[in-house]
Amino acid sequence: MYQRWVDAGYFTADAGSDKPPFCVVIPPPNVTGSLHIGHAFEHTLIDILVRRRRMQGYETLWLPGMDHASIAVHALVEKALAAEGTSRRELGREAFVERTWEWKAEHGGAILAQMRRLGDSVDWSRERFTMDSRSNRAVLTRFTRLFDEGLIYRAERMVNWSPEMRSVLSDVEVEHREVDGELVSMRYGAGDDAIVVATTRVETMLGDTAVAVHPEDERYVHLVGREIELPLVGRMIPVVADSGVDPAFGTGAVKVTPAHDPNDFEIGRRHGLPMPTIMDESGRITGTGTEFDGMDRFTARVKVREALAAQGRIVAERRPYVHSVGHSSRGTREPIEPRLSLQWFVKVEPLARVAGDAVRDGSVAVHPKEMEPRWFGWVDNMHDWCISRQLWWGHRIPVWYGPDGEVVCLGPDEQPPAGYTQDPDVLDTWFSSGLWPFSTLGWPDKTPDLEKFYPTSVLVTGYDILFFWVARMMMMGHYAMDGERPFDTIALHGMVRDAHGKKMSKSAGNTVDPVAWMDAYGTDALRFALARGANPGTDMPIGDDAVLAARSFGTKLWNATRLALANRASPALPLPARPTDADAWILGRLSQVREQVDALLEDFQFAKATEALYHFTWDEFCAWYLELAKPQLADADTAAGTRAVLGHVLDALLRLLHPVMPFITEALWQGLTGGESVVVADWPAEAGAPVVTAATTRITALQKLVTEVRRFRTEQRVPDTRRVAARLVGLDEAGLGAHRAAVASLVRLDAPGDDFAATATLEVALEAGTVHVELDTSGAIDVVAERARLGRDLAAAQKELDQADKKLGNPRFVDNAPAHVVDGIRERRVTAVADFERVTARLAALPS
RNA sequence: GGGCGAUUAGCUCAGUGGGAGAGCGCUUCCUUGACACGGAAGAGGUCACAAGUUCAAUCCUUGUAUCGCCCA
Repeated sequence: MYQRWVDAGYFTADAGSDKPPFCVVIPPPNVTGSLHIGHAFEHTLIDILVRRRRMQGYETLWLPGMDHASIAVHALVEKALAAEGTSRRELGREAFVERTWEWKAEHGGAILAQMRRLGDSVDWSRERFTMDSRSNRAVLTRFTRLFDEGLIYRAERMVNWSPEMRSVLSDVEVEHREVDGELVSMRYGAGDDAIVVATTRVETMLGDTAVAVHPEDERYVHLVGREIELPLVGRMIPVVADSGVDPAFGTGAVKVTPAHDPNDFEIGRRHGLPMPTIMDESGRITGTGTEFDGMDRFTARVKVREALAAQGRIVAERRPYVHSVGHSSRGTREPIEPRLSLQWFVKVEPLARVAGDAVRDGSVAVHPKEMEPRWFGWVDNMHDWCISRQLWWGHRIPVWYGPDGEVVCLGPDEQPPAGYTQDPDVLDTWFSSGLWPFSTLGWPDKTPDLEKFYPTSVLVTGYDILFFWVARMMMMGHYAMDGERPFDTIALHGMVRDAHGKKMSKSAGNTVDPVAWMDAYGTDALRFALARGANPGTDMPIGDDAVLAARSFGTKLWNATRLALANRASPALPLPARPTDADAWILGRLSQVREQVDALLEDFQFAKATEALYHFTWDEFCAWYLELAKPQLADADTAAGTRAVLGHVLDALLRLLHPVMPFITEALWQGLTGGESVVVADWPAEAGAPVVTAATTRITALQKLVTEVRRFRTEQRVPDTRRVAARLVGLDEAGLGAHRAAVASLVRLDAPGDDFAATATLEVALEAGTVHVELDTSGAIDVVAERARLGRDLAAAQKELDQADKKLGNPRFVDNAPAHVVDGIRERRVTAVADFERVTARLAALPS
């Protein structure tokens, strides 16, 4: 079915079309990835938006593609190389990159097939990759302009270093986690000059160039300006006064390692301290001239502590000492090392300001609005963005160095002068994904796609990716496209959680496989379950009971359509000139639900829209209309009209459900209508069917009557299957004269015969009158059960009465509350009194 | 430590200044001619706690407790 949609070209966008555009670019999944539940969730939401717009007549483009995921791929390929006993450095740059392309061709993009399975209506003819040649053109163009305008610079800064990758990471790629470490207090200097400092990274003491204290700390005032001896190394280091030191923390004195700690770096700068680097790029101690050189940082941590202990310099040790440590969130998960390093940066301030202003002035909407503070909090306090990576898989930095220190930045199609060498680093993956909304449409060239589809319509993504990706696109988009926003709306969804609302993680073992769910319950069930839980911006718990329930819904829809088809229902038939109450009611409800669903989907309220369709389908269409339709179909006067109404409602319903459950609706819709495909059917528009209030009132009364009779039957233990002779008195007066057959059908009542003898009567108070249902249950009724039933009714009436009396007895309520509220309570009181009296009379009439 | 959010039925979550809702689960009954992935009828909640505003608070304000997320 999916392939037929693709072959028919339903998903292929036409840039030359004069229809209004609707464009979504996919949040490109990593080329290394396969479909996880988060993708399934996100893709379901996007596909709902896209399919609806397509049906609404928009020229719709959902552009697919993947991200080259620089670090993740490195981690994978390097692991494979390690297994072969080699490494990327042994292989060399060119061979490594070649090898990686091979890996991509062979193993990359597993997710693409799974996207087909999920039914994603993407335009495969426009599939892109963040490292394809056109992306590269965009990257070079963008980089060059930023460079020329001074927004890209190279500087030695304190960066987040990943020793395993031997590369820098940006701030957002570091996640802080609480770990059990140690806090070691040690004494520097001797005698009166002794000073105690504490650290969780003892090995860094080898790079200390000062001890800092607060300027007003009386304990250390005499030491400021003096020099003390750094143990093990034997260097003399100054004691400096710095107001950044918290005198209340620890001993009030801190060791200063300017090249390996962000705070210490600042102190070092303020005091002009030397900044020796004591760790190489793989995290080994180097250049200290001590026995520790060559040791791994973690080994050195132990050895240095032992050496200090041997000298009696360890004053205290706390272990475990829980503190927060930055870890790589990319590939390797190891602790990152702050390190002074020469890197390329983007000066984000002017770009971030525009990104913030775009939301502030409303040109880009953040949905849900509650997420805005999160956005502002980030873009208004953004640090410069470190974009260089000491990796090989990625877009290489287009900066060339001349033999005499010249630096040139080259755009696409430009050649470096002879003898120049290119910067070895590649760009952060997010640099190219930041260009995604327009590089995919052909930028920097002025293409028809760009003309037609930019700015894109909606960006659907998780709130967790706001800073990584959305912020980059906003900065790059406004900048590259001369101030034009990359998209109109940012629609944020939450994270998929397990059935108990817990975060999914491999270590917790509570992850779920969407593919397994598709196998077990079907794609539509998975999509329906995901959509049904999708409240804007909030996390969504899901377990297999939810998917199971969704499958049941699909089965229900299937069976309902089967019933309709068996009765030759068709939307091609003309609607009846004189619809029955049931016809008018269901058409009116359809019209209301359609309007509601439309409004909800415009507002990205997937859960509520899906829920509305679920309840309309199950609790109204199936539970009531289909049952009411059965006697109508059996009646020659109403049969034709009923077939038409059934056909119309089902046709509209299937179209409304199609974006959520594309496959089952396609099968059913084609069967019902004989149409080409629901994919390209018109989205249900405002139906002509007016809401007929009188019909609705009568159907509501009918439902109440039926429910009351069923309740009585249940309490009296009359099996549903058993037909009971009954006389309905007062049906005409209650406005239900036309529904005698319907009531009889719904509660399995037979017309009273000659030997009819009522053994029980129940009264059902309806808006227009009270119906007396006289039943021949062939025997004495269960008085105890009946008394209990009436007793509950009485209690309910009593409670209602008490509440009303309490309010109405309060003059301040009567005087101050709005008239309609007071009137409402008065009406409720009248009803309660009537109910109370009626039930009391019934109770009194029961045999004892 | 800072910021944001949450606390409603057994579980997971909607919701509203004036009669407490859904799905799943649970109880009882029913294989009836769309459907047992079904039908019918039910049980179940002092809407975290405490003060305040209001004629009226689950909803607004403040505080407390607990939990979660983001940032440092």
